[in-house]
Amino acid sequence: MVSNPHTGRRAGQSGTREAIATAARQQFAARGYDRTSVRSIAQEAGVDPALVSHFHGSKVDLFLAVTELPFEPAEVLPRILAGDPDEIGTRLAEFIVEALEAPEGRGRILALVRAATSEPEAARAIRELLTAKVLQPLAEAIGAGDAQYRAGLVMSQVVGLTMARYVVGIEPLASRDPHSVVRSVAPTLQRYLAGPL
Amino acid sequence: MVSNPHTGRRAGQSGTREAIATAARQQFAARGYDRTSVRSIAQEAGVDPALVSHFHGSKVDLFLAVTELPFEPAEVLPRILAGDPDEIGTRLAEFIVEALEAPEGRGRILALVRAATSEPEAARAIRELLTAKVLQPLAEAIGAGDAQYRAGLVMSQVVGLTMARYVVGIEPLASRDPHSVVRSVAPTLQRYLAGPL
DNA sequence: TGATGAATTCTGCACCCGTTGAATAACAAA
DNA sequence: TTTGTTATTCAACGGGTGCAGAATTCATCA
Repeated sequence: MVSNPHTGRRAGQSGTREAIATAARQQFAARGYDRTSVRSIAQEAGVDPALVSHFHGSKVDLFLAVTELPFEPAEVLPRILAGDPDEIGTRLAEFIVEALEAPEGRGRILALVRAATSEPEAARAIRELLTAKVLQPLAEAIGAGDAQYRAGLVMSQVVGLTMARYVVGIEPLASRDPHSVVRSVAPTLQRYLAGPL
Repeated sequence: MVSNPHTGRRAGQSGTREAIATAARQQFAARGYDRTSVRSIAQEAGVDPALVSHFHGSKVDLFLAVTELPFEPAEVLPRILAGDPDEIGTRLAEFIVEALEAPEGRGRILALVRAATSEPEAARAIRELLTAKVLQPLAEAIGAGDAQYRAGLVMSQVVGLTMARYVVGIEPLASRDPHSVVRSVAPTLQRYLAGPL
């Protein structure tokens, strides 16, 4: 005799853990940390809210587990840094804008930006992630004494572009074709990386 | 006979309305829109939460009423635009960095940035405020055909600097002296305003 | 003086939040 | 087969949220 047909473990593999992570990524990116609730993540994953805690611990834990850069710096950076040194800014700008145009990349970046402005612990985690995986290697590649400072300036323009074009949606910057945005921003990055300050 | 000594109107002028507005500005800037509660605003103003609705309507209404630019564009822009055209970038950078270094200006700007990333209605309001009061005049002063686009690029670097230096706190950008930050950023603004794109 | 309106507090409603604990069912290992 | 581990649901707790309504007191003006 089955007393309750709803509770209890399902047969077979369910992939619930990943479903929760995917829904979490989606919602953190779309709404930001505060406006994403554990309950709504569970709903999108088609799952009971208690499973979120069960698999991923607290909400902050889940966020940190799910927060990743939209690319693998160790793969990408060498490709950008190699080749004509005068074109590094262009290659960097191209890569960034491409990443922002692809829905998945944009989502991840927006999640980072949104979280950094609301949840202090997230801001700390993001700062450390960026410093270790992007700014530090970038600075080493530049080699100059003030390389870390330069890397920070680069980051400031990248973040600002993200905000202005994709979050606030300032026109006509928001609807300009990607290529002309690259051309506009590339010299800035080039100067921050290798030009006079 | 007084039945309840706490309720009822106080004698004299209380300045409650302004106290609420001030506390709201403070908290929206420090914690962002979502993490600021009507109740905490009331507490900081030393006042009952119901007075917030009473004077300023809903929470969004209050935010919009309290949200202002940290300067008067009509006053400031002419001062920046006048003089040597090759130094506009420097004057603009100086003004921005100065505004960000002063606690009150920084607070207001942070409030704008934080709200823009969390509350969509605020993002819309901010976009319109910026467009009407800053970007439009700036574009007219530039005069070129793509002036609005140029103004957007300027805004992107300004916002990015705010995020990187004051919100996320990327080092050593965050602790560099204001003057050297001005020197680093000025050429970027200058090119966005008047240089080749 | 009397009447109207504004300022103030209290109470409470309806809802959402993150998290926990117990109960149940399937799987894995013995 | 028994035993323990894991996946799952349900129910609930304690707390926070924005906001509306009633009651009370002061101010203002006829």
